Amino acid sequence: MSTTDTMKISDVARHSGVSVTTVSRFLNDSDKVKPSTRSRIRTAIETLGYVPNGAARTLASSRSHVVGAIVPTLDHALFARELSAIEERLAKSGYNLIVASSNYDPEQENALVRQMLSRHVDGLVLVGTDRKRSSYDLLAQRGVPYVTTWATSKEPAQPEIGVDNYQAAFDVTRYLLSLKHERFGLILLSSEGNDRARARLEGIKDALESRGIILPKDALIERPINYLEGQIGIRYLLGLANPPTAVVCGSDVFAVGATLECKRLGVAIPQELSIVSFDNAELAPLLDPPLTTVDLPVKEIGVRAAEHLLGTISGQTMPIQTVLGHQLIMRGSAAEAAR
Amino acid sequence: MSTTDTMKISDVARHSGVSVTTVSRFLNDSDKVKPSTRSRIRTAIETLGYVPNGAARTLASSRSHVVGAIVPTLDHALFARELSAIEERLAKSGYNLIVASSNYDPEQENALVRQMLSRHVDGLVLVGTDRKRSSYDLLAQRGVPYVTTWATSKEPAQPEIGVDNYQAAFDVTRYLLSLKHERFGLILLSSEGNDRARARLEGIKDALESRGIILPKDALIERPINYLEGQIGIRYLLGLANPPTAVVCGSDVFAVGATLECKRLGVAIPQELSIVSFDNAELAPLLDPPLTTVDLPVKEIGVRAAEHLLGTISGQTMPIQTVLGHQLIMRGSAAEAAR
DNA sequence: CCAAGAAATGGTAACGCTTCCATTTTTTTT
DNA sequence: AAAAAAAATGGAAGCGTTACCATTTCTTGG
Repeated sequence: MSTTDTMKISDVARHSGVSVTTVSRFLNDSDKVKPSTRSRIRTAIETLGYVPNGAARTLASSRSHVVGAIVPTLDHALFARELSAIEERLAKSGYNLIVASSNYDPEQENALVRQMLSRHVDGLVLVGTDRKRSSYDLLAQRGVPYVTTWATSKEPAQPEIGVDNYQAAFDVTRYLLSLKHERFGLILLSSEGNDRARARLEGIKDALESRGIILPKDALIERPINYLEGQIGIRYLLGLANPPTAVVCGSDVFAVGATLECKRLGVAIPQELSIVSFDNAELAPLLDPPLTTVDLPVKEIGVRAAEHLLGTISGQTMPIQTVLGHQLIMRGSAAEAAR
Repeated sequence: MSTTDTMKISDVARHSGVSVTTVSRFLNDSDKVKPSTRSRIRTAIETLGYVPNGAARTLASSRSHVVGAIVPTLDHALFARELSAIEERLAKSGYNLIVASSNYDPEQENALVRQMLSRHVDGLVLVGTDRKRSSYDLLAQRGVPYVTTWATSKEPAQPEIGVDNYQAAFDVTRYLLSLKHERFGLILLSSEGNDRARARLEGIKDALESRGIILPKDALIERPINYLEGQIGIRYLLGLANPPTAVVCGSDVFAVGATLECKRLGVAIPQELSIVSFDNAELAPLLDPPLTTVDLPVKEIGVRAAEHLLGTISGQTMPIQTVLGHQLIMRGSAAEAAR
């Protein structure tokens, strides 16, 4: 791998017989230079194989055209899809995305925020609102635009783009209640440091209480998110002295594991057990029975987050909160409670 | 969002009574400065809230501590997991990852390569070896270290880290052959511009031919990768005049869709139909029957790719090719052909 | 054809850091 | 305690752009 001497803007300038300034102008806002010179510069760039030096541009202009995203994990399809949407939208506007995962650790996230700032990102996408005060302080101090995604609060303290997790959970639980269920089981993500999970738990509990149902301690399990945990979880719930007739999963991932396990166990869904969850993953409609789940606009959250940042960067005033709609997709996994 | 005047290295220098040079030294290789001054500087940085300017560092040192990755899509769990592994490994060494997706378009990929170069990435991870000549040229001309992942060729022209797709496909097909299958169906990814898919198709065909079996034209379908296509694909194959008794899927994604559909159709796996595939996704063992599939070391590919780059960056000579092992995981979805 | 205004272009300090080389301070050796 | 060697530190020139302000060139109306 031999390094050819890298071309700089002055080379292009010389080669096309104009000043450095003009080339720079061409690079940034080409229609400020006369068409004839424009094409001369273009030719020079082509023949020299010139590629602008991003670092120098960033240093001089203090804009990097890079947006950062810090997610809890890259392994969860949910965040991968969100990032995908962000990246795609960003690319359309000539921005790049730099990603990092915090492994659900606020300390690590804080370090990453600092790192992103040092990289001079023009904007930052975060997940949820639960984080160290100092992370917010850093951001505010540097005046870097940022958005939090997924969670939405009653009184947003910073830009939020997400869904009403509480309401979604409330809704789906009411639905189950309307199906005459009385004994519930929950397989959720750990609510510690996870505002989305917490909001959902609240929503479920409140819905239950509205009918005077108190969730038994042992009917709530909080686990890391993967298929296996859904499987293990359902087995545990089914083994309870007084097993639930309806299970709410915090994610389709759990629900898939649970559904497959029920099939194996010979537990009929929805006749003997109703299962509902959140996400509306690609797999949801393909299950047998197809999964009743709350559709969450993953992609749209990503796109909106990107656009919020892009807007803010370009000086527009963007709304402090965007609550996107969720929708209960009734398929076959929930039915009237067996008597 | 108010921007506080951002601290620079000279502020830290002044505040701690040393020269700019010493602070820089501290930042880059702290044990070249005396412990006592070291702590003075540390204090200054803390109290001032100093965060180094990455662009300036990059410009001055021509090293960005950023690695780029260009994948066909971010939506496929496979690449998401690969990126996750890359990011994680990179983070350990203080590097960040900038990601972009080419949407399987060589043109777009070329533009992204150029973009990455302009961002002065210290290394680049690519997927597969099929790409525009000019993309390779750009890379070579700039002398930026890069690795291609997944594919491996007989005579690698550039660093490759991947698996032997041909052999893996050959193996799994032989396995099916040993089970006395004679009528095959394939649900693969489009092999155009996808060397992995192409190698697998070759492997399968060669294995079949070794037994004198020629794959009927209509038994091969190439589709974009998602669950639904697996479902549609299997329905199509089953509807053939002379339906296959064994189906090889290019990815567990197809296999999952196919398996679920068979269940729905009442086609017994593996009694009436054997299904095998590639990936060994998390879901594979949970299916009913559990999926027989070729385990591919996704995470390791990511880690190795990161380490290859890290090594090259630090001046080490790294192997031009790393072929990681695949392994046929025999579970329940393949059995002797029905007679 | 000239003046005035608009459009294009140029010169050159920053931007905040690293790096080369020089200098000072500390430690080790004799 | 002096000399030599090693360790620590400092000064200042870049790194490749952009952005400010100045200058030149082109248009256009009178």
